[in-house]
Amino acid sequence: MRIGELADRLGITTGAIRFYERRGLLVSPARSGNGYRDYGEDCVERLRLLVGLRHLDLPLGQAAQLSSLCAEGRCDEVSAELRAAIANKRRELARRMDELRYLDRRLAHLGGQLETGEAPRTLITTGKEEHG
Amino acid sequence: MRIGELADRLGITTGAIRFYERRGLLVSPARSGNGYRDYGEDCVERLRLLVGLRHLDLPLGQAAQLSSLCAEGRCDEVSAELRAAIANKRRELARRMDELRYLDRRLAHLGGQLETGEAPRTLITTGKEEHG
DNA sequence: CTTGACATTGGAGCCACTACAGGGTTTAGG
DNA sequence: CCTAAACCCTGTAGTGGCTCCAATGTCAAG
Repeated sequence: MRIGELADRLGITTGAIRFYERRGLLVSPARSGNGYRDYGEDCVERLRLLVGLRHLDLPLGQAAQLSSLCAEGRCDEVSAELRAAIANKRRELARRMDELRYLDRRLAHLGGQLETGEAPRTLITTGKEEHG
Repeated sequence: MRIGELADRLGITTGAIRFYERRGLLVSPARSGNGYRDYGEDCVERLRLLVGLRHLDLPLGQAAQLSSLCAEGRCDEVSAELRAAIANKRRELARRMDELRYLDRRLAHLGGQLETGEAPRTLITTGKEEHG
């Protein structure tokens, strides 16, 4: 498949894919006669892992290393540093859930109206502070 | 309180706070005689909302607008655009949960080692893929 | 009166893209 | 065959949101 299709299937841009490649994080794909990049099905799964790790905000380099090793079934070679990073990200995500609950309370009426698309009416009376 | 304490209580850096201020997203705080920024208790809650919205990856400008309006109890003035943005972010977060479950499967055995903090066996190769 | 932790400013640097310029290729329709 | 749109290529510049740094000031403790 060509780069556009790959990008679509992953929900990222062609620019991002080329950027990863320039950085040497992706194996350069074959080129068809016209010079277009030509990807196989396996690239989808491999990149999906990378994309997922990036959504956890793992730094690009680490995400790429990890997804590359995993794609080759060589997870035993993943460094302690990398494994620690993941463990951290998982805890961070848990913390974010809590934070989201806090936001839920503060944005409760906004949120409700968001679902229905109605105009807001209620006032919040917390932390009233006038500037000046 | 001074900027360092405020930053600590929010889990962000003093640099971030000054950056927000330079951008005009925060009301400039009073200064004590020595020129140090001097914040009141109310700033903590107000900024906590901003920080939370940023963790949802709401663009800084929107996060600031929203938290500022909410802090003043003027949620009725929140624009439709902004409300749509939040609704989107909430859905996005739900999608990320799904993605996390996918990652869970792919990283399952890594996860096991993460808990125990076991040592890796080999060095990582430079990501060159080879099937042979 | 020095040491160290904190504060100030302005500016440079960084990460991960994103947008754009200036081109080439493919494909659908006329 | 011609054209237009939709795709692709390379390279470079720009962006958002900080982060780090230098040079300097302030203040409490020893």
